[in-house]
Amino acid sequence: MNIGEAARRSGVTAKMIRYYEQSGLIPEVARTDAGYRSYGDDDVHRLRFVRRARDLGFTVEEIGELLALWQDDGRRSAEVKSLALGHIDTLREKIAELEAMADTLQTLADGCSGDDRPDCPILADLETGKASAARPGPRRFGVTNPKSQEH
Amino acid sequence: MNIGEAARRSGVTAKMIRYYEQSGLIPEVARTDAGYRSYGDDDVHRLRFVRRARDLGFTVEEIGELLALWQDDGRRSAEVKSLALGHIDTLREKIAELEAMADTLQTLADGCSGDDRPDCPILADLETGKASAARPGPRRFGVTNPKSQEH
DNA sequence: CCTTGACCTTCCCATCATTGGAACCCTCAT
DNA sequence: ATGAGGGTTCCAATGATGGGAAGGTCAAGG
Repeated sequence: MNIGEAARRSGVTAKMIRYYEQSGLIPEVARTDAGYRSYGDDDVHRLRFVRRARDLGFTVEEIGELLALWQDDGRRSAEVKSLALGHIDTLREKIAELEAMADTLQTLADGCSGDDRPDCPILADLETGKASAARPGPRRFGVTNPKSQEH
Repeated sequence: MNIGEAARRSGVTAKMIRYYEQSGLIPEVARTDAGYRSYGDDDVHRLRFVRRARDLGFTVEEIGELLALWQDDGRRSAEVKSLALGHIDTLREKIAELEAMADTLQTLADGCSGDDRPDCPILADLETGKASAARPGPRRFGVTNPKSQEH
């Protein structure tokens, strides 16, 4: 089948399939004479695996390790588990940071009259930095999906 | 003072100060004859404001609005509050997504023996997609900071 | 047989905030 | 005058994804 069909069946966009192939996450598939990528059920199977791992927040790099373990009959489940636990830690760290931010902001907002007057503890805090506790890093944590491509 | 000193005092790297200036978040400051940017206490004050807003997870765009409100004596605190509440919503959405991922993974990991045997519910789930519920979007939510630049 | 529309290909660009580096200029103290 | 330690601009990369252009391919129908 062509890439579009594989995309439909796996829930991974054609664009992302090409990206995964290019970045070495998935193997290059055979091509037709015209140069079209040709996918089989196994490929779709693998793509669905990738898709679900992404849904669980694994990075592409981690998914590469998961794929390798998946295909290794002699794997030790301990390795899979440790990968998962490590990822859970990462998730919980991020959650804690976001919660710290949300809590701080909620407290400040609670103290804000929210009317026509200019006084506002939120701005006051930003100005003096009294309550701010969260110390995150590189921002880019946009996890929301505008049009979640369900299939 | 030069940009390095402003960076030290505000907790915003020189690199980011230039970026904020270029992207219009903060005004261009005066230059010395040699072309060096020259900062005053007010500028540092504003930079600290920006830094704290970043720490609370606001996007640069939102910070622009916050700065405008901050400098507007006739502002209505309602506007500030609504901005903050909107951001809290965004944060809570992300938290919910991450928690869904972490919970799913934790459940799967709990069922994994984590020994030398290859069988593992984590891989089984990725393969069949039974339990996966979280449906995130564009990944990039790296919120952790390797070397958090405290000042 | 030729057109049309739906598909495929590669390539480049944008996102968001941030970091890194190269190549170069300035200033001050030794 | 030389060197250390600033500063300047510009360009590139990060990670995962979307958007689009320019062009080739395929099947169906006129």
